[in-house]
Amino acid sequence: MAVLENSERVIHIGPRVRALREAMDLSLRDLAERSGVSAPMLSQVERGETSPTLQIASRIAHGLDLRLSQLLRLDEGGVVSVVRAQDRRRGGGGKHAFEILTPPLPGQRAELSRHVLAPGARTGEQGDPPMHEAGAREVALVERGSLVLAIDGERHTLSEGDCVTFDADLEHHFENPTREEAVLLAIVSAGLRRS
Amino acid sequence: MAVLENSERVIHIGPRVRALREAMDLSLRDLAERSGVSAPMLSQVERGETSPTLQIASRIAHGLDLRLSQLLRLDEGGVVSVVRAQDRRRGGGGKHAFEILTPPLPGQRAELSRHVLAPGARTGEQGDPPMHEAGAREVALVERGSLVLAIDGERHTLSEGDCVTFDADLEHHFENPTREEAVLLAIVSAGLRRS
DNA sequence: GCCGGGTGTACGTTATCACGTACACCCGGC
DNA sequence: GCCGGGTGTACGTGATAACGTACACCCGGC
Repeated sequence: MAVLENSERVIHIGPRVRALREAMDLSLRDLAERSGVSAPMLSQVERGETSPTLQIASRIAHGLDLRLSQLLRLDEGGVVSVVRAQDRRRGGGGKHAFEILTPPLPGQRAELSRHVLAPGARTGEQGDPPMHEAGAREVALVERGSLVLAIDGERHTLSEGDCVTFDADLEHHFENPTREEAVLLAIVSAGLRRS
Repeated sequence: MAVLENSERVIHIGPRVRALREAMDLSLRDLAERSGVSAPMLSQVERGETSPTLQIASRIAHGLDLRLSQLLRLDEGGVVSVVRAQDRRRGGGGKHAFEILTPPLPGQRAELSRHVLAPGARTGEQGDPPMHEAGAREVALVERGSLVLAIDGERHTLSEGDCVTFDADLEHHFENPTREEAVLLAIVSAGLRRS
């Protein structure tokens, strides 16, 4: 699988901007009015003669009905990465076992993990993944059984199939108060990477 | 004349950069060396005193092991939101049924959906959710059965438990070439919406 | 107290971004 | 031929981004 490049690749959104502009059937002056960026500037950017400021680039993107991150992504190419079932990173053990399903690439936007909680078990014990950074957001799906989410002083009872969304930097853990094993899928997005 | 106010949203990657840098336990000079951007410049960017060039912003992003488009993604806070199993938004039908498990909130960072494909079925047919916007990223987990992911001219065979990550704005669909029903969990992160 | 070694920030200079104006060019009408 | 009205680009100026240096600050050692 392709590995993310770490090199200082020069960005050249110019051709992309030109293609998008022409696809929308806009002249430089049309886009200038839509974006609030002067036509000569647009021309220079399209030809790669200058590297626009984030402010300017953002205005250009908006003039093309895009967000800047979208415009940039178009030039960053795609990566397809497969993690086979047997290649999962495993952890925990005992009453709480978990597997991380997404690849350990830097810049990974969402980490998907699968947790198996024995009766009476809870997450957040020793050996579990560390608490998430500020700004992270978590989505959890109860795949089997029933669970309790304790978060920020509140307790939410979740049944099989229920899905919950919350800020992952709040103090939280899951408990399995039942006599049956419970399985939980957790998605943490905006995972910040420690060095 | 009067500048259009359609793009008056100011980019403020400063706090984000600072948070990421501190999360990686880097000093300004550390990041300066990793990114090739001078420390004083980094300081100014973090404090929002200047709007960096795309070149500079890209170098900063790379110093943080991110792509620029990832760095630019903006996030909004949120609350705890539970979607009960019986409250899911359903769609599709016939050979391909799906449910969206996450709540339809603005600022939702990751959308989780569950797809059931009958033998011979494929996603991307009429009635399916629309193609994802540029910049979206998708994580898919084969919950049951076996599938083929066709993306960008390539075909990847996925078995039960396999997990795949890719850019969701690439042309893609899933097929079920087997004689058994297959179940797929899909997570689309960074679903950006037009303003 | 006095130091190094670390942090982040203010200063002054150079490079260049971004603007407005003006230009060269290509077409259809007349 | 000569025009407008349209395109995209070169020019010169003011603004500012980006740099290197130097500063003020906080700590742990001694």
